[in-house]
Amino acid sequence: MRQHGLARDNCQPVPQTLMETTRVNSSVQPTSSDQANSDQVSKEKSGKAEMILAGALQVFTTYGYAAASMDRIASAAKVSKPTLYRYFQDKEGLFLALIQQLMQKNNRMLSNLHTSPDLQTPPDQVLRQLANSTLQEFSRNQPLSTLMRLIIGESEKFPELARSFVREIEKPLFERFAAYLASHPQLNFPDPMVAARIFVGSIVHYLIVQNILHGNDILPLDRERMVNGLIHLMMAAGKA
Amino acid sequence: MRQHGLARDNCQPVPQTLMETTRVNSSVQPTSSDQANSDQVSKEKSGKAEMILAGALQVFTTYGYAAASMDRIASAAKVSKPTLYRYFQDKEGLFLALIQQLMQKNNRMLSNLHTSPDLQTPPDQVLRQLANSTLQEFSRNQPLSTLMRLIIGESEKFPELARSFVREIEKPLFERFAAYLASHPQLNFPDPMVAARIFVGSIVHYLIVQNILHGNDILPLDRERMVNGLIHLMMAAGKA
DNA sequence: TTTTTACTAAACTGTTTAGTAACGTCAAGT
DNA sequence: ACTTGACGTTACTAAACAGTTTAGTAAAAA
Repeated sequence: MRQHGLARDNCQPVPQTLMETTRVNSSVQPTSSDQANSDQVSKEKSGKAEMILAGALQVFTTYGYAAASMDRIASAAKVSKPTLYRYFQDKEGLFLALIQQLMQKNNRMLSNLHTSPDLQTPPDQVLRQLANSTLQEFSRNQPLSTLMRLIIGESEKFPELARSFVREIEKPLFERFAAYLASHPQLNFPDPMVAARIFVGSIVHYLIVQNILHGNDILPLDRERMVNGLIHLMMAAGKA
Repeated sequence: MRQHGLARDNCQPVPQTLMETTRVNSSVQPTSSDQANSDQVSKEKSGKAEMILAGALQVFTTYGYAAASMDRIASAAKVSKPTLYRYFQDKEGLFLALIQQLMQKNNRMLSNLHTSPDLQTPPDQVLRQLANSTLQEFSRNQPLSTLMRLIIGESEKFPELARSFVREIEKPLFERFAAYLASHPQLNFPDPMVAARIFVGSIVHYLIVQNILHGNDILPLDRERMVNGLIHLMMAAGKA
Protein backbone atom coordinates (compact mmCIF):
# COMPACT_ATOMS: atom_id res chain seq x y z
CA MET A 1 0.00 0.00 0.00
CA ARG A 2 3.09 2.17 0.02
CA GLN A 3 2.11 3.95 3.19
CA HIS A 4 1.31 7.44 2.13
CA GLY A 5 -0.33 8.51 5.31
CA LEU A 6 -3.41 6.35 5.56
CA ALA A 7 -4.64 3.10 6.91
CA ARG A 8 -1.96 1.71 9.13
CA ASP A 9 -2.19 2.94 12.64
CA ASN A 10 -3.81 6.34 12.58
CA CYS A 11 -7.35 7.27 11.77
CA GLN A 12 -6.56 10.90 11.20
CA PRO A 13 -5.21 10.30 7.75
CA VAL A 14 -3.90 13.74 6.87
CA PRO A 15 -4.67 17.13 8.31
CA GLN A 16 -7.06 17.85 5.51
CA THR A 17 -8.63 21.19 4.92
CA LEU A 18 -10.86 20.00 2.11
CA MET A 19 -12.66 22.22 -0.37
CA GLU A 20 -10.04 23.46 -2.81
CA THR A 21 -7.38 21.43 -1.09
CA THR A 22 -8.01 17.87 -2.26
CA ARG A 23 -5.14 16.11 -3.88
CA VAL A 24 -6.06 16.22 -7.53
CA ASN A 25 -3.25 16.17 -10.02
CA SER A 26 -3.38 19.63 -11.50
CA SER A 27 -0.70 18.95 -14.10
CA VAL A 28 -3.21 18.09 -16.79
CA GLN A 29 -5.73 20.57 -18.03
CA PRO A 30 -8.85 18.51 -18.55
CA THR A 31 -10.30 20.71 -21.30
CA SER A 32 -13.61 22.34 -20.53
CA SER A 33 -13.78 20.57 -17.19
CA ASP A 34 -17.13 21.80 -15.98
CA GLN A 35 -19.46 23.48 -18.41
CA ALA A 36 -20.59 22.47 -21.91
CA ASN A 37 -19.87 18.80 -21.68
CA SER A 38 -22.93 16.96 -22.95
CA ASP A 39 -21.84 16.04 -26.50
CA GLN A 40 -19.51 13.11 -27.17
CA VAL A 41 -21.51 10.33 -25.58
CA SER A 42 -18.98 8.32 -23.61
CA LYS A 43 -15.55 8.33 -25.22
CA GLU A 44 -12.65 10.51 -26.28
CA LYS A 45 -12.39 14.28 -26.13
CA SER A 46 -10.94 14.26 -22.63
CA GLY A 47 -13.94 13.70 -20.49
CA LYS A 48 -11.42 11.53 -18.67
CA ALA A 49 -11.67 13.21 -15.29
CA GLU A 50 -15.44 13.07 -15.38
CA MET A 51 -15.38 9.47 -16.59
CA ILE A 52 -13.10 8.55 -13.72
CA LEU A 53 -15.30 10.31 -11.20
CA ALA A 54 -18.36 8.57 -12.58
CA GLY A 55 -16.66 5.19 -12.30
CA ALA A 56 -15.42 6.03 -8.85
CA LEU A 57 -18.91 7.01 -7.77
CA GLN A 58 -20.30 3.71 -8.91
CA VAL A 59 -17.57 1.60 -7.34
CA PHE A 60 -17.15 3.51 -4.08
CA THR A 61 -20.87 3.53 -3.47
CA THR A 62 -21.35 -0.17 -4.06
CA TYR A 63 -18.25 -1.31 -2.16
CA GLY A 64 -17.41 1.45 0.31
CA TYR A 65 -14.04 3.15 0.47
CA ALA A 66 -11.74 0.38 1.66
CA ALA A 67 -13.22 -2.44 -0.40
CA ALA A 68 -13.24 -0.45 -3.61
CA SER A 69 -10.22 -1.26 -5.74
CA MET A 70 -8.51 1.10 -8.11
CA ASP A 71 -8.50 -1.61 -10.78
CA ARG A 72 -12.24 -1.86 -10.58
CA ILE A 73 -12.63 1.89 -10.67
CA ALA A 74 -10.40 2.09 -13.72
CA SER A 75 -12.36 -0.57 -15.51
CA ALA A 76 -15.71 0.98 -14.53
CA ALA A 77 -14.47 4.31 -15.85
CA LYS A 78 -13.21 2.62 -19.02
CA VAL A 79 -9.83 4.14 -18.42
CA SER A 80 -6.43 2.59 -17.82
CA LYS A 81 -4.95 2.59 -14.39
CA PRO A 82 -2.00 4.83 -15.28
CA THR A 83 -4.45 7.37 -16.66
CA LEU A 84 -6.38 7.21 -13.44
CA TYR A 85 -3.20 8.04 -11.55
CA ARG A 86 -2.38 10.83 -13.96
CA TYR A 87 -5.58 12.60 -12.98
CA PHE A 88 -5.66 11.81 -9.29
CA GLN A 89 -2.76 11.48 -6.96
CA ASP A 90 -3.99 8.41 -5.12
CA LYS A 91 -7.03 6.61 -3.84
CA GLU A 92 -7.62 9.08 -1.07
CA GLY A 93 -7.37 12.04 -3.42
CA LEU A 94 -9.84 10.46 -5.79
CA PHE A 95 -12.27 9.77 -2.98
CA LEU A 96 -12.07 13.30 -1.62
CA ALA A 97 -12.47 14.79 -5.09
CA LEU A 98 -15.52 12.63 -5.66
CA ILE A 99 -17.21 13.62 -2.41
CA GLN A 100 -16.36 17.24 -3.06
CA GLN A 101 -17.97 17.07 -6.50
CA LEU A 102 -21.09 15.43 -5.10
CA MET A 103 -21.39 18.01 -2.37
CA GLN A 104 -21.06 20.87 -4.83
CA LYS A 105 -23.72 19.39 -7.10
CA ASN A 106 -26.14 18.84 -4.27
CA ASN A 107 -25.36 22.20 -2.82
CA ARG A 108 -26.42 23.78 -6.12
CA MET A 109 -29.52 21.62 -6.11
CA LEU A 110 -30.52 22.46 -2.57
CA SER A 111 -29.89 26.18 -2.87
CA ASN A 112 -31.93 26.33 -6.06
CA LEU A 113 -34.73 24.91 -3.97
CA HIS A 114 -35.08 27.67 -1.44
CA THR A 115 -34.28 30.90 -3.18
CA SER A 116 -37.61 32.58 -2.54
CA PRO A 117 -38.55 33.29 1.08
CA ASP A 118 -42.04 33.89 -0.30
CA LEU A 119 -43.80 35.41 2.70
CA GLN A 120 -47.04 35.75 0.73
CA THR A 121 -48.03 32.12 0.16
CA PRO A 122 -49.32 30.37 3.29
CA PRO A 123 -46.52 28.72 5.27
CA ASP A 124 -48.05 25.24 5.30
CA GLN A 125 -47.88 25.21 1.53
CA VAL A 126 -44.26 26.34 1.57
CA LEU A 127 -43.32 23.73 4.16
CA ARG A 128 -45.18 20.99 2.31
CA GLN A 129 -43.52 21.88 -0.95
CA LEU A 130 -40.15 21.97 0.74
CA ALA A 131 -40.59 18.60 2.40
CA ASN A 132 -41.97 16.99 -0.71
CA SER A 133 -39.29 18.23 -3.05
CA THR A 134 -36.53 17.22 -0.63
CA LEU A 135 -37.98 13.75 -0.24
CA GLN A 136 -38.55 13.34 -3.96
CA GLU A 137 -35.08 14.55 -4.77
CA PHE A 138 -33.58 12.01 -2.39
CA SER A 139 -35.71 9.21 -3.77
CA ARG A 140 -34.91 9.93 -7.38
CA ASN A 141 -31.32 11.02 -7.03
CA GLN A 142 -29.63 7.94 -5.63
CA PRO A 143 -26.16 9.51 -5.38
CA LEU A 144 -27.55 11.75 -2.68
CA SER A 145 -28.53 8.95 -0.31
CA THR A 146 -25.29 7.31 -1.25
CA LEU A 147 -23.33 10.42 -0.40
CA MET A 148 -24.87 10.51 3.04
CA ARG A 149 -24.21 6.85 3.64
CA LEU A 150 -20.59 7.16 2.55
CA ILE A 151 -19.95 10.23 4.65
CA ILE A 152 -21.51 8.71 7.74
CA GLY A 153 -19.80 5.38 7.21
CA GLU A 154 -16.35 6.90 6.68
CA SER A 155 -16.75 9.65 9.27
CA GLU A 156 -14.11 8.15 11.55
CA LYS A 157 -11.56 7.65 8.80
CA PHE A 158 -12.29 11.00 7.18
CA PRO A 159 -13.52 13.27 9.97
CA GLU A 160 -12.74 16.42 8.04
CA LEU A 161 -15.00 15.24 5.28
CA ALA A 162 -17.84 14.79 7.75
CA ARG A 163 -17.29 18.28 9.06
CA SER A 164 -17.34 19.58 5.50
CA PHE A 165 -20.68 17.94 4.97
CA VAL A 166 -22.09 19.65 8.03
CA ARG A 167 -20.55 22.98 7.08
CA GLU A 168 -21.52 22.98 3.43
CA ILE A 169 -24.86 21.20 3.45
CA GLU A 170 -26.51 20.83 6.83
CA LYS A 171 -25.63 24.22 8.23
CA PRO A 172 -26.91 26.37 5.35
CA LEU A 173 -30.02 24.24 5.18
CA PHE A 174 -30.78 24.79 8.85
CA GLU A 175 -29.98 28.46 8.72
CA ARG A 176 -31.99 29.30 5.68
CA PHE A 177 -34.93 27.35 6.99
CA ALA A 178 -34.69 28.87 10.47
CA ALA A 179 -34.60 32.32 8.91
CA TYR A 180 -37.78 31.57 7.03
CA LEU A 181 -39.51 30.31 10.17
CA ALA A 182 -38.36 33.34 12.12
CA SER A 183 -39.34 35.92 9.53
CA HIS A 184 -42.82 34.68 8.68
CA PRO A 185 -45.52 36.74 10.44
CA GLN A 186 -47.93 33.81 10.61
CA LEU A 187 -45.42 31.67 12.46
CA ASN A 188 -44.20 31.99 15.99
CA PHE A 189 -41.56 29.58 17.23
CA PRO A 190 -39.71 30.38 20.45
CA ASP A 191 -36.59 28.79 18.97
CA PRO A 192 -36.70 28.74 15.16
CA MET A 193 -33.29 27.11 14.84
CA VAL A 194 -34.41 24.12 16.86
CA ALA A 195 -37.68 24.00 14.96
CA ALA A 196 -35.67 23.92 11.72
CA ARG A 197 -33.55 21.07 13.00
CA ILE A 198 -36.60 19.11 14.02
CA PHE A 199 -38.16 19.59 10.60
CA VAL A 200 -35.05 18.68 8.65
CA GLY A 201 -34.03 15.98 11.12
CA SER A 202 -37.37 14.22 10.84
CA ILE A 203 -37.09 14.15 7.07
CA VAL A 204 -33.49 13.00 7.02
CA HIS A 205 -34.14 10.29 9.60
CA TYR A 206 -37.14 9.13 7.59
CA LEU A 207 -34.88 8.85 4.56
CA ILE A 208 -32.21 6.97 6.47
CA VAL A 209 -34.66 4.44 7.83
CA GLN A 210 -36.67 3.97 4.65
CA ASN A 211 -34.00 4.22 1.95
CA ILE A 212 -30.61 3.51 3.43
CA LEU A 213 -31.56 0.93 6.05
CA HIS A 214 -34.17 -0.64 3.74
CA GLY A 215 -36.85 -0.06 6.35
CA ASN A 216 -39.61 0.16 3.76
CA ASP A 217 -40.05 -3.60 3.93
CA ILE A 218 -40.48 -3.58 7.70
CA LEU A 219 -41.93 -0.18 8.54
CA PRO A 220 -43.79 0.96 5.45
CA LEU A 221 -44.83 4.58 5.73
CA ASP A 222 -46.07 6.68 2.84
CA ARG A 223 -44.19 9.81 2.04
CA GLU A 224 -47.49 11.67 1.97
CA ARG A 225 -48.54 10.45 5.41
CA MET A 226 -45.22 11.43 6.86
CA VAL A 227 -45.36 14.87 5.28
CA ASN A 228 -48.95 15.44 6.41
CA GLY A 229 -48.08 14.59 10.00
CA LEU A 230 -44.98 16.75 9.92
CA ILE A 231 -46.80 19.76 8.47
CA HIS A 232 -49.64 19.37 10.95
CA LEU A 233 -47.21 19.24 13.82
CA MET A 234 -45.22 22.24 12.66
CA MET A 235 -48.28 24.35 11.97
CA ALA A 236 -49.96 23.46 15.25
CA ALA A 237 -46.83 24.24 17.23
CA GLY A 238 -45.94 27.38 15.32
CA LYS A 239 -49.25 29.17 15.04
CA ALA A 240 -48.79 32.82 16.03
CA MET B 1 -9.52 -13.65 -0.04
CA ARG B 2 -10.60 -17.19 -0.79
CA GLN B 3 -13.95 -16.10 -2.10
CA HIS B 4 -16.43 -17.28 0.45
CA GLY B 5 -19.37 -15.36 -0.82
CA LEU B 6 -18.42 -11.79 -0.19
CA ALA B 7 -16.73 -8.86 -1.78
CA ARG B 8 -16.10 -9.82 -5.36
CA ASP B 9 -18.97 -9.07 -7.59
CA ASN B 10 -22.12 -9.22 -5.54
CA CYS B 11 -23.27 -6.92 -2.80
CA GLN B 12 -25.81 -9.36 -1.44
CA PRO B 13 -23.25 -11.44 0.40
CA VAL B 14 -25.36 -14.30 1.70
CA PRO B 15 -29.12 -14.63 2.16
CA GLN B 16 -28.77 -13.96 5.86
CA THR B 17 -31.59 -14.29 8.31
CA LEU B 18 -29.64 -12.88 11.24
CA MET B 19 -30.63 -13.09 14.88
CA GLU B 20 -29.89 -16.65 15.99
CA THR B 21 -28.48 -17.44 12.57
CA THR B 22 -25.08 -15.79 12.54
CA ARG B 23 -22.16 -18.00 11.79
CA VAL B 24 -20.59 -18.50 15.18
CA ASN B 25 -18.68 -21.69 15.75
CA SER B 26 -20.85 -23.50 18.24
CA SER B 27 -18.41 -26.35 18.77
CA VAL B 28 -16.89 -24.76 21.86
CA GLN B 29 -18.92 -24.01 24.95
CA PRO B 30 -17.58 -20.68 26.16
CA THR B 31 -18.36 -21.18 29.85
CA SER B 32 -20.68 -18.67 31.49
CA SER B 33 -20.83 -16.69 28.28
CA ASP B 34 -23.05 -13.83 29.42
CA GLN B 35 -23.72 -13.21 33.09
CA ALA B 36 -21.34 -13.03 36.07
CA ASN B 37 -18.25 -12.07 34.18
CA SER B 38 -16.65 -9.18 36.04
CA ASP B 39 -13.94 -10.97 38.03
CA GLN B 40 -10.69 -12.15 36.38
CA VAL B 41 -9.46 -8.88 35.04
CA SER B 42 -8.35 -9.65 31.52
CA LYS B 43 -7.00 -13.17 31.12
CA GLU B 44 -7.77 -16.87 31.42
CA LYS B 45 -11.02 -18.46 32.54
CA SER B 46 -12.32 -18.64 28.99
CA GLY B 47 -13.58 -15.16 28.48
CA LYS B 48 -12.13 -15.78 25.01
CA ALA B 49 -15.29 -15.19 23.05
CA GLU B 50 -15.96 -11.99 24.94
CA MET B 51 -12.34 -10.90 24.57
CA ILE B 52 -12.54 -11.49 20.85
CA LEU B 53 -15.77 -9.55 20.56
CA ALA B 54 -14.28 -6.69 22.56
CA GLY B 55 -11.24 -6.58 20.29
CA ALA B 56 -13.44 -6.83 17.23
CA LEU B 57 -15.57 -3.96 18.46
CA GLN B 58 -12.55 -1.78 18.88
CA VAL B 59 -10.99 -2.63 15.53
CA PHE B 60 -14.15 -2.70 13.42
CA THR B 61 -15.28 0.62 14.81
CA THR B 62 -12.02 2.40 14.19
CA TYR B 63 -11.36 0.93 10.74
CA GLY B 64 -14.73 -0.11 9.35
CA TYR B 65 -15.49 -3.62 8.14
CA ALA B 66 -13.30 -3.94 5.08
CA ALA B 67 -10.23 -2.18 6.44
CA ALA B 68 -10.23 -4.12 9.69
CA SER B 69 -7.80 -7.03 9.59
CA MET B 70 -8.17 -10.27 11.45
CA ASP B 71 -4.55 -10.01 12.58
CA ARG B 72 -5.26 -6.70 14.19
CA ILE B 73 -8.43 -8.01 15.82
CA ALA B 74 -6.55 -10.99 17.19
CA SER B 75 -3.86 -8.79 18.62
CA ALA B 76 -6.37 -6.33 20.05
CA ALA B 77 -8.20 -9.22 21.69
CA LYS B 78 -4.91 -10.64 22.98
CA VAL B 79 -5.73 -13.94 21.37
CA SER B 80 -4.01 -15.95 18.67
CA LYS B 81 -5.44 -16.07 15.21
CA PRO B 82 -6.27 -19.79 15.26
CA THR B 83 -8.22 -19.24 18.48
CA LEU B 84 -10.10 -16.48 16.79
CA TYR B 85 -11.06 -18.85 14.02
CA ARG B 86 -12.03 -21.55 16.51
CA TYR B 87 -14.68 -19.26 17.95
CA PHE B 88 -15.88 -17.62 14.78
CA GLN B 89 -16.15 -19.12 11.36
CA ASP B 90 -14.77 -16.18 9.44
CA LYS B 91 -14.59 -12.42 9.31
CA GLU B 92 -18.18 -12.05 8.26
CA GLY B 93 -19.40 -14.33 11.04
CA LEU B 94 -17.43 -12.39 13.61
CA PHE B 95 -18.83 -9.11 12.35
CA LEU B 96 -22.40 -10.33 12.41
CA ALA B 97 -21.96 -11.81 15.89
CA LEU B 98 -20.58 -8.52 17.10
CA ILE B 99 -23.43 -6.44 15.72
CA GLN B 100 -25.92 -8.94 17.08
CA GLN B 101 -24.40 -8.67 20.54
CA LEU B 102 -24.46 -4.88 20.43
CA MET B 103 -28.06 -4.85 19.30
CA GLN B 104 -29.12 -7.17 22.10
CA LYS B 105 -27.37 -5.09 24.70
CA ASN B 106 -28.91 -1.88 23.47
CA ASN B 107 -32.25 -3.53 23.09
CA ARG B 108 -32.18 -4.40 26.78
CA MET B 109 -31.10 -0.90 27.60
CA LEU B 110 -33.81 0.73 25.56
CA SER B 111 -36.61 -1.51 26.74
CA ASN B 112 -35.65 -0.92 30.37
CA LEU B 113 -36.15 2.72 29.60
CA HIS B 114 -39.83 2.68 28.73
CA THR B 115 -41.49 0.01 30.80
CA SER B 116 -43.97 2.28 32.54
CA PRO B 117 -46.61 3.95 30.42
CA ASP B 118 -47.19 6.15 33.44
CA LEU B 119 -50.35 7.99 32.44
CA GLN B 120 -50.40 9.88 35.73
CA THR B 121 -47.33 12.09 35.46
CA PRO B 122 -47.71 14.99 33.01
CA PRO B 123 -46.67 14.02 29.48
CA ASP B 124 -44.14 16.81 29.04
CA GLN B 125 -42.17 15.39 31.96
CA VAL B 126 -42.31 11.90 30.48
CA LEU B 127 -41.21 13.12 27.07
CA ARG B 128 -38.43 15.22 28.53
CA GLN B 129 -37.14 12.37 30.62
CA LEU B 130 -37.29 10.07 27.61
CA ALA B 131 -35.43 12.46 25.35
CA ASN B 132 -32.82 13.25 27.97
CA SER B 133 -32.06 9.69 28.91
CA THR B 134 -31.81 8.65 25.27
CA LEU B 135 -29.44 11.49 24.49
CA GLN B 136 -27.37 10.90 27.60
CA GLU B 137 -27.15 7.20 26.91
CA PHE B 138 -25.90 7.86 23.39
CA SER B 139 -23.35 10.39 24.59
CA ARG B 140 -21.94 8.18 27.30
CA ASN B 141 -22.19 4.85 25.58
CA GLN B 142 -19.95 5.28 22.54
CA PRO B 143 -20.57 1.78 21.13
CA LEU B 144 -24.12 2.87 20.47
CA SER B 145 -23.22 5.70 18.12
CA THR B 146 -20.64 3.40 16.67
CA LEU B 147 -23.21 0.70 16.09
CA MET B 148 -25.36 3.10 14.15
CA ARG B 149 -22.46 4.34 12.09
CA LEU B 150 -21.34 0.82 11.25
CA ILE B 151 -24.81 -0.34 10.31
CA ILE B 152 -25.45 2.68 8.11
CA GLY B 153 -22.02 2.49 6.53
CA GLU B 154 -22.24 -1.21 5.73
CA SER B 155 -25.92 -1.19 4.82
CA GLU B 156 -25.23 -1.96 1.19
CA LYS B 157 -22.87 -4.81 1.90
CA PHE B 158 -25.01 -6.21 4.73
CA PRO B 159 -28.58 -5.22 3.91
CA GLU B 160 -30.05 -7.88 6.16
CA LEU B 161 -28.17 -6.42 9.06
CA ALA B 162 -29.68 -3.02 8.37
CA ARG B 163 -33.14 -4.55 8.25
CA SER B 164 -32.44 -6.27 11.55
CA PHE B 165 -31.56 -2.95 13.09
CA VAL B 166 -34.85 -1.49 11.94
CA ARG B 167 -36.81 -4.53 13.07
CA GLU B 168 -35.18 -4.97 16.47
CA ILE B 169 -34.47 -1.40 17.52
CA GLU B 170 -36.24 1.28 15.53
CA LYS B 171 -39.58 -0.46 15.13
CA PRO B 172 -40.20 -1.31 18.82
CA LEU B 173 -39.07 2.17 19.78
CA PHE B 174 -41.54 3.79 17.41
CA GLU B 175 -44.36 1.48 18.37
CA ARG B 176 -44.01 1.78 22.10
CA PHE B 177 -43.72 5.50 21.84
CA ALA B 178 -46.67 5.82 19.47
CA ALA B 179 -48.74 3.70 21.83
CA TYR B 180 -47.92 6.07 24.67
CA LEU B 181 -48.83 9.11 22.61
CA ALA B 182 -52.07 7.50 21.50
CA SER B 183 -53.14 6.33 24.94
CA HIS B 184 -52.51 9.47 26.93
CA PRO B 185 -55.72 11.43 27.57
CA GLN B 186 -53.94 14.79 27.65
CA LEU B 187 -52.48 14.24 24.20
CA ASN B 188 -54.23 14.29 20.88
CA PHE B 189 -52.23 13.55 17.77
CA PRO B 190 -54.11 12.75 14.56
CA ASP B 191 -51.29 10.33 13.63
CA PRO B 192 -49.38 9.15 16.70
CA MET B 193 -47.06 6.92 14.69
CA VAL B 194 -45.84 9.83 12.61
CA ALA B 195 -45.52 11.95 15.74
CA ALA B 196 -43.38 9.23 17.27
CA ARG B 197 -41.17 9.12 14.21
CA ILE B 198 -40.74 12.87 14.27
CA PHE B 199 -39.78 12.79 17.93
CA VAL B 200 -37.33 9.93 17.62
CA GLY B 201 -36.09 11.09 14.23
CA SER B 202 -35.23 14.54 15.51
CA ILE B 203 -33.24 13.06 18.35
CA VAL B 204 -31.42 10.55 16.19
CA HIS B 205 -30.61 13.13 13.56
CA TYR B 206 -29.31 15.46 16.25
CA LEU B 207 -27.04 12.67 17.44
CA ILE B 208 -25.82 11.91 13.93
CA VAL B 209 -24.94 15.51 13.22
CA GLN B 210 -23.41 16.30 16.60
CA ASN B 211 -21.66 13.04 17.49
CA ILE B 212 -21.03 11.04 14.35
CA LEU B 213 -20.41 13.85 11.89
CA HIS B 214 -18.55 15.91 14.49
CA GLY B 215 -20.94 18.79 13.97
CA ASN B 216 -20.47 20.11 17.49
CA ASP B 217 -17.51 22.15 16.30
CA ILE B 218 -19.51 23.80 13.53
CA LEU B 219 -23.11 23.83 14.75
CA PRO B 220 -22.95 23.84 18.53
CA LEU B 221 -26.35 23.21 20.06
CA ASP B 222 -26.94 22.35 23.69
CA ARG B 223 -28.73 19.16 24.46
CA GLU B 224 -31.00 21.08 26.79
CA ARG B 225 -31.95 23.65 24.18
CA MET B 226 -32.73 20.94 21.68
CA VAL B 227 -34.85 19.04 24.19
CA ASN B 228 -36.71 22.17 25.28
CA GLY B 229 -37.59 23.03 21.70
CA LEU B 230 -38.65 19.49 20.94
CA ILE B 231 -40.85 19.20 24.02
CA HIS B 232 -42.42 22.56 23.34
CA LEU B 233 -43.18 21.58 19.79
CA MET B 234 -44.66 18.23 20.75
CA MET B 235 -46.78 19.63 23.54
CA ALA B 236 -48.04 22.54 21.47
CA ALA B 237 -48.97 20.26 18.60
CA GLY B 238 -50.44 17.51 20.74
CA LYS B 239 -52.57 19.37 23.21
CA ALA B 240 -55.98 17.77 23.44
C1' DT C 1 0.80 -41.87 33.18
C1' DT C 2 -1.40 -40.99 29.13
C1' DT C 3 -4.71 -38.61 26.52
C1' DT C 4 -7.41 -34.85 25.40
C1' DT C 5 -8.45 -30.06 25.11
C1' DA C 6 -7.45 -25.24 24.59
C1' DC C 7 -4.29 -22.54 23.46
C1' DT C 8 0.11 -19.76 21.37
C1' DA C 9 3.65 -18.45 18.13
C1' DA C 10 5.20 -18.55 13.75
C1' DA C 11 5.37 -19.66 9.28
C1' DC C 12 2.99 -20.45 5.12
C1' DT C 13 -0.51 -20.27 0.83
C1' DG C 14 -2.74 -18.06 -2.43
C1' DT C 15 -4.95 -13.89 -3.48
C1' DT C 16 -5.65 -8.97 -3.76
C1' DT C 17 -4.13 -4.55 -3.28
C1' DA C 18 -1.93 0.37 -4.33
C1' DG C 19 0.99 2.23 -7.12
C1' DT C 20 4.80 2.21 -10.95
C1' DA C 21 7.52 1.18 -15.14
C1' DA C 22 8.23 -0.08 -19.89
C1' DC C 23 6.71 0.11 -24.34
C1' DG C 24 3.83 1.06 -28.11
C1' DT C 25 0.29 3.97 -30.43
C1' DC C 26 -2.11 7.63 -32.22
C1' DA C 27 -3.21 12.43 -32.93
C1' DA C 28 -2.23 17.22 -32.75
C1' DG C 29 1.18 20.95 -33.06
C1' DT C 30 5.39 22.48 -35.01
C1' DA D 1 9.09 15.09 -41.06
C1' DC D 2 9.54 15.56 -36.28
C1' DT D 3 8.19 16.17 -31.61
C1' DT D 4 5.15 16.11 -27.83
C1' DG D 5 2.12 14.19 -24.75
C1' DA D 6 -2.00 11.80 -23.51
C1' DC D 7 -3.40 7.30 -23.70
C1' DG D 8 -3.73 1.85 -23.60
C1' DT D 9 -1.62 -2.60 -22.56
C1' DT D 10 0.94 -5.39 -19.92
C1' DA D 11 3.60 -6.57 -16.42
C1' DC D 12 5.64 -5.67 -12.38
C1' DT D 13 6.76 -4.75 -6.95
C1' DA D 14 6.03 -4.77 -2.24
C1' DA D 15 2.85 -5.15 1.01
C1' DA D 16 -1.30 -6.68 3.16
C1' DC D 17 -4.87 -9.76 3.41
C1' DA D 18 -7.95 -14.20 4.92
C1' DG D 19 -7.44 -18.35 6.39
C1' DT D 20 -4.57 -22.74 7.47
C1' DT D 21 -0.91 -25.56 9.10
C1' DT D 22 2.64 -27.01 12.03
C1' DA D 23 4.86 -27.57 16.18
C1' DG D 24 4.80 -27.08 20.72
C1' DT D 25 2.94 -25.84 25.69
C1' DA D 26 0.08 -26.11 29.83
C1' DA D 27 -3.51 -28.10 32.33
C1' DA D 28 -7.13 -30.95 33.36
C1' DA D 29 -9.47 -35.51 32.68
C1' DA D 30 -8.80 -40.54 32.12
